[in-house]
Amino acid sequence: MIEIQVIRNNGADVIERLRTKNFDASSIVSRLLDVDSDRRQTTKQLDDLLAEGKLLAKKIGELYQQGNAGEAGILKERSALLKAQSKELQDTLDALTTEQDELLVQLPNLPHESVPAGTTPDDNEVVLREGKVPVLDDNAVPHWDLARLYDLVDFELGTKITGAGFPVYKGQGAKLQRALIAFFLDEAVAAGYTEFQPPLLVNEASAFATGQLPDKDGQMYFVPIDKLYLIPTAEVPVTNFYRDIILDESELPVKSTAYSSCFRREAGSYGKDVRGLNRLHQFDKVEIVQIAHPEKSYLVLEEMVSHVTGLLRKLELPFRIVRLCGGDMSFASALTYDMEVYSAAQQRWLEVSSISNFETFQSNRMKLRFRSADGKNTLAHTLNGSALALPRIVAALLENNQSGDGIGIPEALRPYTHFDRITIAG
RNA sequence: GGAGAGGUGGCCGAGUGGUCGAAGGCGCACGCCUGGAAAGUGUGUAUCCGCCAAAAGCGGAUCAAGGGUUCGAAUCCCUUUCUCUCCGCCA
Repeated sequence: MIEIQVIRNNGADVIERLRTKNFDASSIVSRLLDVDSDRRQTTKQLDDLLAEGKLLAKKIGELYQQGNAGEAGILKERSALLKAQSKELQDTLDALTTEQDELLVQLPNLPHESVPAGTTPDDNEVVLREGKVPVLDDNAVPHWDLARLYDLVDFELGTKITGAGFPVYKGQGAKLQRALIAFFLDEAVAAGYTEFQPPLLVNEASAFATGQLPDKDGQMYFVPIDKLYLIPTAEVPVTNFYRDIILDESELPVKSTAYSSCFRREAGSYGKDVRGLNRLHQFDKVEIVQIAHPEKSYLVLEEMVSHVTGLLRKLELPFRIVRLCGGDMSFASALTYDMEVYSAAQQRWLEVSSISNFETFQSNRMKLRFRSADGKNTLAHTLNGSALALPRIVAALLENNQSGDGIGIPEALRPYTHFDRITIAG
C-alpha cells in the first residue's frame, strides 16, 4: 500500500503515475487528502484533551491523598466532561483512520518509470529472446498427449478424486517433478538463498500483507472453519516471515527460497489456456524472495532475472524475457519481468516465472523495516520471483524434446532424474 | 476436545489501582580503565502517531488483541487469541 506521506506530498504525481496502470486515482487521492488532513487535526485535538485529562487525574489523586475529597469532586466533574469529549473525538478519529485505510488499500502500487504504457499482454516489451526453437516432426504432439502416451500424468484420476485442474503425476512424470524441485532448490541455495519449507496455509493477516487480500479474495482457496487460506504461492508465507520485523541494515539483502505446492481457484479461466498442464488449481513451484535496501532493489531485480535466466539455459529451453506493461502488471508490483518458454508443439509462449519488485508496497502493509546506521527505521523493498513454476516447464520439456522413441532429459537434470530419457517402458 | 497455569521492552524478570514506558539483570552501543583483552566502571539502548519547513523540543498511544469498570488500569471485569502443563485423540 502506498504510504500516506507520498500522497500528502505528491498527490498529483501519484495520479499521473497510476495512469500508466490505467487506473484513475483522482477521486481516491482527492478524498485521501481531505481525510488525512481531518485525521491529523482530530488527532491533535484529541491528544490535547487526553493530556489535560492525565493532568487532572494526577491532581485528583493528590487531593485524595491530602483528604480533600471536596476539591477532588469538583475536578471529577471536569474530568467526566473531558472524557465524553474525547470519546467523541476518538470515534471520529477511528472512522477517519478506517476510511483512510480503506482508500489506501484501493490504490495499486506506483509503476516504475521504465514500465511501458499499455493495456494488454500485446503491449508488453520483449527485452530478450534466446534459445533455438526446435523443429518438430509432423507427428509431434502436445504435452497432454505425451503425458498419456508415456503415462506421466493422469488428469482423469485427479478429476475423479478431486476435480479438474488437480493432476496426478505418475512414474517418470512424478520423478521428473521431484527432480525439478531438487534442481531448482539446489540452484537457489548455490546462489545464496536460504531454503525454507513453509506452511501451505496462512492466516488473514499474512494474505493481506503480501497483497492477496483484499484484491484477490476469491482467487484463493479458503478454509472457513479455521479462517485459513491455501497459499497461491510461497511468496506469501516466506515474505510474511518478516512481517513486523526491523532488520539491521547489515542483514540486507535477505535471500530466501522455498518449494511449495500452490493453490489457485483460477475462477474465470477457460479454453486452451487450461488444457493439460497449462493452468492448474494445484501446482508446484520454487520461489525466490529477497528483502532489499531501497537503493539496491532494482539491481536485485536484475540479479533475480539473471538467476532464472540461468535456470532456463541449463534446461536448454528457448525463452524470452518480457517487461510487463502497466495494464498487465499486478496490483502490488512496481516492475515485473515475465519469463516465458516456448512450447513447441502448442506453438505458444508459456509464462513460467514472474519476477517483481514491490518496492515498499508490501513492506508498508507488513511493517517490514530496517534500521540504518543513523538509527532511522525505513521500509525495506521486497521482491520475489518463480524459480521456477513446474507445470509449464514440464510441458515445454516434454514437447520440445520429444522424438519418435522417447523424450530427452536435459543434461543438467539427469543427476536428479537418474534417467536420460522418458520412454514407454519407463 | 477436557482441566489448569500463563502472555510485561532484543532476552530474562519485578510490578495487583495512582506520579510506571515500566525496577533489576543480561545483551548491545559508545566512553573510561588496559600494552591488548577480560574484569571493573560511566552513559545510552522500543515502536507508532501528531504539532513543527525540518532538527531540537513538546504532546498522545502502546505491558498478547479488543471491549468495559474507574477521576486514574500493566494491575480489576468480559471476550478473543496464543503459549505451557496434565488428560484424551492421533500421522
